[in-house]
Amino acid sequence: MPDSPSLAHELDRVMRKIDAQMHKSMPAVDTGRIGPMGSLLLMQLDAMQPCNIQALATAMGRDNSQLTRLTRDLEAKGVLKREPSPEDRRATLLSLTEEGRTFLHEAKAVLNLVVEDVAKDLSTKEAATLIELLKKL
Amino acid sequence: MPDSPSLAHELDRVMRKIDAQMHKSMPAVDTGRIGPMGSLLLMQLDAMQPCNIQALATAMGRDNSQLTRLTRDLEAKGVLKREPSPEDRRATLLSLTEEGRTFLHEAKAVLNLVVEDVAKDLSTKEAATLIELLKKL
DNA sequence: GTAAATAATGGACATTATCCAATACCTTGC
DNA sequence: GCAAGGTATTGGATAATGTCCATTATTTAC
Repeated sequence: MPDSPSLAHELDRVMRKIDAQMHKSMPAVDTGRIGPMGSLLLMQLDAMQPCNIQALATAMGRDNSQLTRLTRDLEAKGVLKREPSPEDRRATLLSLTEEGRTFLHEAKAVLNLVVEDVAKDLSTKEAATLIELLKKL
Repeated sequence: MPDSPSLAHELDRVMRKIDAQMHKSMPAVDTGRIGPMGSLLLMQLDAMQPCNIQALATAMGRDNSQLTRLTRDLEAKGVLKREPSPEDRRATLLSLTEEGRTFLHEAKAVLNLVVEDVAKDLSTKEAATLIELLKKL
């Protein structure tokens, strides 16, 4: 095994770089104050919807109660809908609203630009390899 | 370019996975309540010492005032030393104490285990490739 | 020497994370 | 059907981390 901590450090560094860039770029889109965490959640939801909070929290590696509050806020902001699941009435089913999809569309465009800029020194093939490797972790 | 957001998501996912594991594993070492952020800082400092707060903050992509407070706490906990720089009396020079080095030694061992576990599905070569690619970002 | 730039700090606040207890509901075994 | 135990969500409380801005003490450039 090569130097393991350096893997962790590189990951952290890259994440923070993307974070910082997003922080600068999002205000253009983020008029409704969705916030970085909210954006992340919506993107994840987009890939899983409809799903309950539990599933989303697990997929994002976050705490349930954190997502409860966050989804409540996001519902108030009109980007997602929460409704009791017909199958399991304990669960609340989440889905994007039209407004949420519109926001996502713009947010993803920004993320694309940021990530492409961060990854500008990688060839197409290298970028693909990187994603492949990360998926194995 | 392949799907850029997926790169960001994979990075986030992996980081959180490591984070969660560290969170479980650190208490064994972290008796002095250094915390994840403190550990990160000490590791970075280990690679740069002696250096001032500014340099460290830049390298870690964090806010100055954040590191000011954090280093003050860490000094109180005895793992690092802060002293006015002789060259530039505005700057405070940071360096690890013996106690800090001891802590680091253990912390790195834990991080090693965690990262190696997370990366267990990667061959040695793949792991090296992954680090190489990340360094390009 | 004066003016701009820089390093650190402290105040104030926002966001995100963690843990736990309570509630409502589901499911299983009987 | 009913009790026992498990699951999904929620709310409370608190900690950790991040952001922004003004101030102070220096240094550097002119």
